[in-house]
Amino acid sequence: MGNIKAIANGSKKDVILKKAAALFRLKGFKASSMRELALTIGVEAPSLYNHIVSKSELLQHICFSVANEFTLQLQEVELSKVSNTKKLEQLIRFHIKMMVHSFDEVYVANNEWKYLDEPYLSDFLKQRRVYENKMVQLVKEGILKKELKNVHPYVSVLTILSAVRGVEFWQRQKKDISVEELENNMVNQLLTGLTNI
Amino acid sequence: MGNIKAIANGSKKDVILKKAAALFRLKGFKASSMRELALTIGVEAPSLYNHIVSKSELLQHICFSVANEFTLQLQEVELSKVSNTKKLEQLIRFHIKMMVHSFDEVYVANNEWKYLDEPYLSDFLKQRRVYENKMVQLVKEGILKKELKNVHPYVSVLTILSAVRGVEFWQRQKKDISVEELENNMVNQLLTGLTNI
DNA sequence: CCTACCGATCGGTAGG
DNA sequence: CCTACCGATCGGTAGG
Repeated sequence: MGNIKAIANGSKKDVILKKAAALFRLKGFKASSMRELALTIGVEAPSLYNHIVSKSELLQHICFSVANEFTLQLQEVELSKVSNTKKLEQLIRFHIKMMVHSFDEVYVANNEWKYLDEPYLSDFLKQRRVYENKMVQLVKEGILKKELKNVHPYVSVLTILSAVRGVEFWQRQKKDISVEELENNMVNQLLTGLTNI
Repeated sequence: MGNIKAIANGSKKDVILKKAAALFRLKGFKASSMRELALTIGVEAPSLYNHIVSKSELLQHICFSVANEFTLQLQEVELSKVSNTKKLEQLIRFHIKMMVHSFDEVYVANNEWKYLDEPYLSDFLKQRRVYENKMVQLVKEGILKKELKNVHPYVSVLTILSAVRGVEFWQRQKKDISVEELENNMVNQLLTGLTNI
């Protein structure tokens, strides 16, 4: 009983966070009102503030929980004993899985971060820059090892990170293809290209 | 004199549209106020309405002028007598050029279209769907002609269209690489891949 | 958890 | 082009 209550108390904020991510994704942060959010949860707007501090707090929580998941995964990949090509493949697959399984949250982190207040905005951008730089390093090493072509590392990382965001559109439309097949196709195009040489 | 006045009159709305695109890109449509837009132009907010009908009209104008440019270019590419691979390459290069030379407008069309009112919203989405479908057709034909690998055409188009949006980030950061080099790198990765086989 | 309510800001209009 | 202003809506608080 005590346990259940504890879980229930703990999960009320989680419910708000989940619904907030869905609403922010659908309408955008600025166009989402707390009254509308309250409506989807089934309470009046002021009642939300028994569980949360502010609308901004919701955005902060969503953005940083996503950023932290990506950062953690990158650290894990960096430590694994595989080729740099394989590391990039693992990252691509992880990005796609995240887009599929935490669509609302990842979308919000990707598209609504600019509405973060300081100092969160700067922290978020810094964390993203570190992430990009580490990926650039993976590409640079891959080039040195002759695994990868002599590409511009930053442009290559940009291309990969943008391409995986395409899953945003797939999410909303076609489901005639499995996540596995989606991953394989995207990995193949990004790593080995589209043409028959 | 008459001419100059006519041009000045005609271009006042153009100035508003240009400043609106920049503001909407920076802050997002919903977070951009007409008072702020007026400030960047040097008039009071109500004065804007001597030149425009509404805030929505600005968004409509930006989104559809971008959409129409892309649609026109696609029609031109479809008619050209080159391989399907070359057609895709031309489209990729065009997308990148548009991102570079009309950054604010393309960004707004890509990210703020959801705030269009009906029936413009439906029209815009339909135009985008037609565009995607025609690109899918180019990929399908390329596969039949054995130019392209046996990929999932829709995923491939998704990957291309998302990847070129990566120029959004390049725009804001690094300028240590020319547009030409950026195009070449992106075209190469998308068409021939990143790895040495 | 609710009702009642606040100051701020919004897009846009009236009238000159 | 301006000043003055309107009704609607916002995030959030007070108080119970």
